[in-house]
Amino acid sequence: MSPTKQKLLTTASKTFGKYGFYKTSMDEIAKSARKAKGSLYYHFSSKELLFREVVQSELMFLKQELVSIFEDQHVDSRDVISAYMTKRMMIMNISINYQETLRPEFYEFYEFLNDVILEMDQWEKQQITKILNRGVANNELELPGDVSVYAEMLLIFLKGLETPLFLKGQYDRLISNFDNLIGIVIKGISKV
Amino acid sequence: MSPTKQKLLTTASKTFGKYGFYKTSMDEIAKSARKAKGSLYYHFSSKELLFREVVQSELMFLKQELVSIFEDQHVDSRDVISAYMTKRMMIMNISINYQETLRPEFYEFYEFLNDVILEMDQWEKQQITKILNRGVANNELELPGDVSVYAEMLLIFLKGLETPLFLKGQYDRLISNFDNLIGIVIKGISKV
DNA sequence: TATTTGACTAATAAACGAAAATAGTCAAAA
DNA sequence: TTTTGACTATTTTCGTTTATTAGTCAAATA
Repeated sequence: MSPTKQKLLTTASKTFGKYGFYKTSMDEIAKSARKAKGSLYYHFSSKELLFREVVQSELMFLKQELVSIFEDQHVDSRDVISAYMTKRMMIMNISINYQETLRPEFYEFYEFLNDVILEMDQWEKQQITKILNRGVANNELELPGDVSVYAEMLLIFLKGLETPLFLKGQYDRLISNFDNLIGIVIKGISKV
Repeated sequence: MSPTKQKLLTTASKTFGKYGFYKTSMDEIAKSARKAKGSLYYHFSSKELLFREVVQSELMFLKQELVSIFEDQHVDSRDVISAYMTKRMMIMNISINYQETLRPEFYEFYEFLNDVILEMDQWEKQQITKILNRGVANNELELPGDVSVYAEMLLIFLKGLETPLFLKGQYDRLISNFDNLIGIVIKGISKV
C-alpha cells in the first residue's frame, strides 16, 4: 500500500473514530491528511467503501491476532478457547470503528457492511468449530449434538456482550469477572 | 379491570402485534374494539402509555410463569436454572409486542419503555442471583467471585439470543439444540 | 504511466411551509 | 362513572428551495 493511501486510511480511521461515520466528511479527511480530495477518491471509490476498509482493517487486525491463537495445533483445545475469548474482548475494546457499527443508527446501511462482518463471523465460527472438534477428538471436550451450533452460540454470546460492554460502558465493571466466566464455559464443555 | 378496558387492551395488543407500534393508529384500535376513541383515552392516557401496558402485560405474564419456577425452595437449583432458561425462551417467542421493542427503530423511544424492561431485567437478575446463591449454599453449584455477575452474564446471553432468534428467524433452527446448551451451562456452574 | 490536484458537477441532507393524518380533549349523554 | 364522537392540537408527510457534502475530471506533477 502506497504511503499516501496508508496516510489517508489511518487519517480516515482516526477521524471516523472521533466523530463517527455520519459526522465525518470526505473533505475533512482529505484536509486532515493534507491531501486533495481527488487523491482520496483515487484510492477509495466512495465514502462507504472507505469506511468499510477502515472497519475491515480493524477486523483483519483481530483476525491476525486470533490466527496465532488458533493455528497452534499442539495446545490444549480448552486453552485455545480461553485465549480466544480473552483476546477477542481485548481487541474489540479498542476497535472503535467496529464499535460504531453496533449503534442502532447503523442498521440502515448495515447491508453494506454486512458481508465484511458476516465473513468475519463465519471465519470465527469455523475456527471455533474446528477447535471444538479437535477437543472432542482429543477427549478434552464433550459436546452432545451438532458441534457447530455450540460455536454459533458462543459467538452469539460474545457478540451479545458487545453492546453492553462497549456502548453502555460496562466494560470495566464486567471484564474483571471475565476470567471466571471463561472458567465456567471451559468446565461446561470439558469431558468429565 | 373493566370489560371495556380489557377489550381495549387485548385489541391494542393484537393490532400492535400485527402492524407494529408506528403503523397502528389509536382510531384503528378504537374502531377494532368497537369503542369510541374517547373511551380509549379514558382508560389509557396516551398511545405510548397504551403500548407500554401492552408490553408490560406480556412481561407480567412471563414473570408470573417464572415465579412458579423460582418460588419452589425444594427443587435442585440446577433444575430451576434449566427450567428457567427453557421457559423464558418459550414465552419470549410468543411475546410479539416485546419482540417489537428489539427492533432498531425502537431505540429512540426506548427511554420510555426503559423502566418497564429494566425492572424486569432487575427482577430476573435478582431471581437468578438468589437461586445461584442457594445452589452454592447447597453445594450444588460452584461459582468463584461475585455470583450476581454470573446472573448478569446469563441474562446478557439470553437477551443476546433474542435478536437472532426472534427477529432473524433462527428460532426453529437453534432451539432444537437449546437443551444441550443448557446442559453445558449447568455443567459449567456445577460443583465437581 | 501512475499519482495528485482543486475547481467543478451531481447527489444528498437540511430548512421551510402547506396539507394530510393522527394524537389527544371535552361537553354532552348514557 | 363511563362512554361517545365532534372537535382541537400535534405530528407526519410532501413538495420546494437552499446548503452541504459526495463524487468527477482535465490538467499538472512525478
